[in-house]
Amino acid sequence: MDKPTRANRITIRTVAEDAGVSVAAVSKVLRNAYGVSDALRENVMRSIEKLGYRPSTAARGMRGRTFSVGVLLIDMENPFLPKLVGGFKRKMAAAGYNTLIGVGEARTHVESALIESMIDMRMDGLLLIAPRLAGKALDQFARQIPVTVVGHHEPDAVAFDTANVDDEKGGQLATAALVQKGYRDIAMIRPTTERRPGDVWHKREAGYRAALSGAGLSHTARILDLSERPDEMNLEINALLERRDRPEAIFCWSDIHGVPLINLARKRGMSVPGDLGLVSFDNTAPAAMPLVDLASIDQQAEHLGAIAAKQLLSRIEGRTQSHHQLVDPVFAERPSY
DNA sequence: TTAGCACATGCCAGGGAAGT
DNA sequence: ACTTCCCTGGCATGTGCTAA
Repeated sequence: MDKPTRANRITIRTVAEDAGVSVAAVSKVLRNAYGVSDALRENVMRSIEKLGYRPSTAARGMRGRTFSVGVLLIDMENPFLPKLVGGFKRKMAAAGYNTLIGVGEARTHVESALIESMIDMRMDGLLLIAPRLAGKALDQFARQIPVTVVGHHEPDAVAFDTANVDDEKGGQLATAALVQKGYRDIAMIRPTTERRPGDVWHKREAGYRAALSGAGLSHTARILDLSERPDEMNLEINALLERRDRPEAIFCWSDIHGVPLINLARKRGMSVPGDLGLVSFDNTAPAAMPLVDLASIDQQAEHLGAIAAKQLLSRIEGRTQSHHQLVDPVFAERPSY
């Protein structure tokens, strides 16, 4: 195959010449625009196929639209992500947009660089999933490109939109279920990452505390921190399970910790729920596996992704008022508590 | 009314010309 | 020699126009 040079590059003009029509006619076919006969459409499509023509994203960008959007993931570990991205992608594809994915590697500078390069590529919008960047930094980017954020609460943000599960309600739901089962000594596990105001576990903790308070158990509230690094995490979980003051039940902020916790407990010969009641968050695929069978709060990830797409599309269409939407969590009932 | 055409437009990179 | 300024090429799109 020839290297694409100026002389042999297939452009809209090449297609027009091949089909024997004007450049504008080809453009209309490409955009499904009004005023094209079936015969002309077929004629143009034949040439497009024959020549293997692809519209230039760069040139489209010049006119204001590239019909591509970027998704920024924090990392590739979280099993909650595929459904979310899937829901988003499907909705965007239906609207004629391509979705390209970048991974932030859980580092701020990598994340910023990715966002910048997505802006440079003249993408039409960005979906940021649980970004490490927050507040002013996000505002700065959102002034340059439409942005929707998922997995990060910032209800006062004006420049961008957010879509989240109601994490507080989720925390409340999980904790209330434990209370209802008769547990009184209920601890919450949260991650030992740096504390940022919009973090989801923050809201989940508020829900946990609200449920305890509603049951008159505020004084029993206990927060346990676990590392997110696998090697450290396992050591810390084992230490927790050996504690003499081990809680009767645990509300775990995420399956990231919930699944290893239930596994390690059973590996030690403990019965869950006999020796320890456990309700987790995210309802990811591992939690639903038969030998894990972990009760978990479902974020309705796919639905959340579709909502985020809808928000982004309307931003791209010019909406300037911000939307901050919360989705109701659903309790995925399983016998782990 | 409809189909199709011509042409201006958008923005950036690269190159030439002019200025320091 | 270097900087600044201006012009042009690159490509797809959308408006306004014409012919049937």
